[in-house]
Amino acid sequence: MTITDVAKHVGVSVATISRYLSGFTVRNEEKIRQAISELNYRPSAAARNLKSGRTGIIAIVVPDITNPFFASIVEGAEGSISGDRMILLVNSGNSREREEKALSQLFGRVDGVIMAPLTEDEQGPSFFSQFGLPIVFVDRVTKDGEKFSSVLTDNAKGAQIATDYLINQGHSKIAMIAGPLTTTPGKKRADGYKAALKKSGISAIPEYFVESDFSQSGGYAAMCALIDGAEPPTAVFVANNLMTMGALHALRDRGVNVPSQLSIIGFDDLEYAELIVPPLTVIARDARLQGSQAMDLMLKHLNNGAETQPEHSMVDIHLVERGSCASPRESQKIRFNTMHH
Amino acid sequence: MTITDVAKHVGVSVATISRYLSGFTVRNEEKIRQAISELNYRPSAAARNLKSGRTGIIAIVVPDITNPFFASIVEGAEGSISGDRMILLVNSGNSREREEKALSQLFGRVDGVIMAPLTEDEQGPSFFSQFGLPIVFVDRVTKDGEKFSSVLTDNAKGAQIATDYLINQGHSKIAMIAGPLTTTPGKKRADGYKAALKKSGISAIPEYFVESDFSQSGGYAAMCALIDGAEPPTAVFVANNLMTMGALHALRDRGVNVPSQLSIIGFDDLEYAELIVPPLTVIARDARLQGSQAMDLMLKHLNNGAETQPEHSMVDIHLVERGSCASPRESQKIRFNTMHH
DNA sequence: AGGTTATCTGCAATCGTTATCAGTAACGAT
DNA sequence: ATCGTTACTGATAACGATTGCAGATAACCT
Repeated sequence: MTITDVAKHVGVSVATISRYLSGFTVRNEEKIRQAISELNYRPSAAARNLKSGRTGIIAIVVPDITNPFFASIVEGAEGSISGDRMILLVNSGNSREREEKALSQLFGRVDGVIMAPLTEDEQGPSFFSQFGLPIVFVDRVTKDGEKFSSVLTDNAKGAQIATDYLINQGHSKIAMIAGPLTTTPGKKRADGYKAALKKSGISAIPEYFVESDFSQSGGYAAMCALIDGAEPPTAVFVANNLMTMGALHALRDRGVNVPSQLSIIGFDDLEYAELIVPPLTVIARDARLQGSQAMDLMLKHLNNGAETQPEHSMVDIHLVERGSCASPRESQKIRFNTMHH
Repeated sequence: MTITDVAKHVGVSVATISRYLSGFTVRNEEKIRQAISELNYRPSAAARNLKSGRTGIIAIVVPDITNPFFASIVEGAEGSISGDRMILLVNSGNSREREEKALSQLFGRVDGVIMAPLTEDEQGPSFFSQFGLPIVFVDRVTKDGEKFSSVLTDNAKGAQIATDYLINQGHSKIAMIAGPLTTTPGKKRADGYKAALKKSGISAIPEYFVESDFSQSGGYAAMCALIDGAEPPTAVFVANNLMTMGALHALRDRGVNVPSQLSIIGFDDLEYAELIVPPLTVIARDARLQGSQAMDLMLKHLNNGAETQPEHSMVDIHLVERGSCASPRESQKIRFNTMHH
């Protein structure tokens, strides 16, 4: 079932079949069509790739596909993919080792890479650009990120909005459960939190700043540490959706009431944020849009060739006010550990 | 930067370089290593594919990657993938058209296909087996599914457990929000529900059976229809996680209290099921396990060749009892529509 | 019919790698 | 010194498609 078989079957040369397949007008069109369906012929993608140097495949590298945020990014990218291109998903599972191994295998299999790198200090991207593979960053960048196209959000601004919101409600004991400071969002959101405190003249207490790992279990542990501290905070800003979920689990297990005893605001919305009680207040942005913009940028690079200038896009970020924050009250002075069940 | 360049640079034949790359001992090992890193040489995946006929890529086709259930399946499959193979994700977005188009492009790009087909009556699978591509079904099968390996759950049993649970609590006005009956899970779960009712001598009322589409908005609409009916049910079994979420939104918007006014039980667990109030009771199974088993089966097929017999695996399904179900009470007789806000 | 274009066709080279096969060098044993 | 064995090497033919080139066929015009 190769092009040669079809050619023999019809009685023409392979070149003619090839030309028919690429849309040129040929004499025995009807006979060729018949032969193809009769022999169940499918052109070999491998041979085409070798000849053309293009694969029609775009890789998307994400840290964790079970995080709805990244799933939405993938969905958004899928949505604005063009023509007959496909997506190769690489899920590093938050493992640097797996990410690197996968990246090294990508070369030659894909035409471009859309990625949310695990940390800022990796050489993967320059590795690719060395070989002329276009890269687009989503959500996160590496330290040489300016040289490549990217679709980001203003993480620092989002964190400031969140922190200001808590401050305006009268809080001063405001803690943060941060992500890894080696990642773009981890770092910037921490910066935004600190900047907001400073601007309002609130001194940052080290005990109120817990660096965690963007995972649900990490958020759980971090929240436990905070409420077990000598002087628990009255409000907590959590730096991502998974940690927020973990933190909420911790509060539930410890019997801490939200928002009367503790206010909580998350980063990145969740489909079910309205269903939990009280409905969760968050800083949100459109993940799907980020994905589709990243894909658009990638297609631009692919179509315009290697000379295309890198573009940097920002998607809007805003507060979604629901019910998980309230002004601090006397009742919060009750020590949390008296409420353990 | 081809193997020929490296050969020239070292002063040996391409065959030697190729042998070095495949792990044979060669004389100028050190010089070759140097040349490779100096020239930044990477073997061309395309050429290798063409020569070997294998791509090292396994496709996973799912209806909706933003559904946490499918995201977990992908994660599970990723986890037990072997060696240097990679995953090509196809997200059909519940569109039959996109699924078919993607499938037709898969041939020649991948060594095998793990898929959760959109509907039971499609010819995609036989299409592949025609070309000798191994297939493994996850979660769903097509009508000729017995001929291919699969990893499923006993959907009917799960639905029966759910329905029996409601019956045992004293309910008799038990509604179901079902998925599309053209899908495996949609059909089987509906069957299980009906079988359970019959076994207990409860006659199935058409108004209590709403066929929907496995989406959140579908669940919302279906629940609205149920509670707006002449005689609303006292308990509802919802056939999947997304519809359950939609149904809960509807109940919240209408001010219907769970479980005092209405009991609800879902199919497939949600990470946040414990966080909503009351915590959601569900029928659950291990999605990650389903994914990893599917990948294991695929690898078996890939390693043992085309003669491998299809295997059918079932993963356990069970009730996770939380707080969203209770026995019916008098208060439920209050007409729901008096409670609109 | 003859001449001139306009279309279409087949040959063969090419993409980068691996497999085959014949061949050479090194070495110890006789 | 010869032979046999082992260990490596190089030339070359695939894998299946695309494409430039030159030649063949058809179409058109006078």
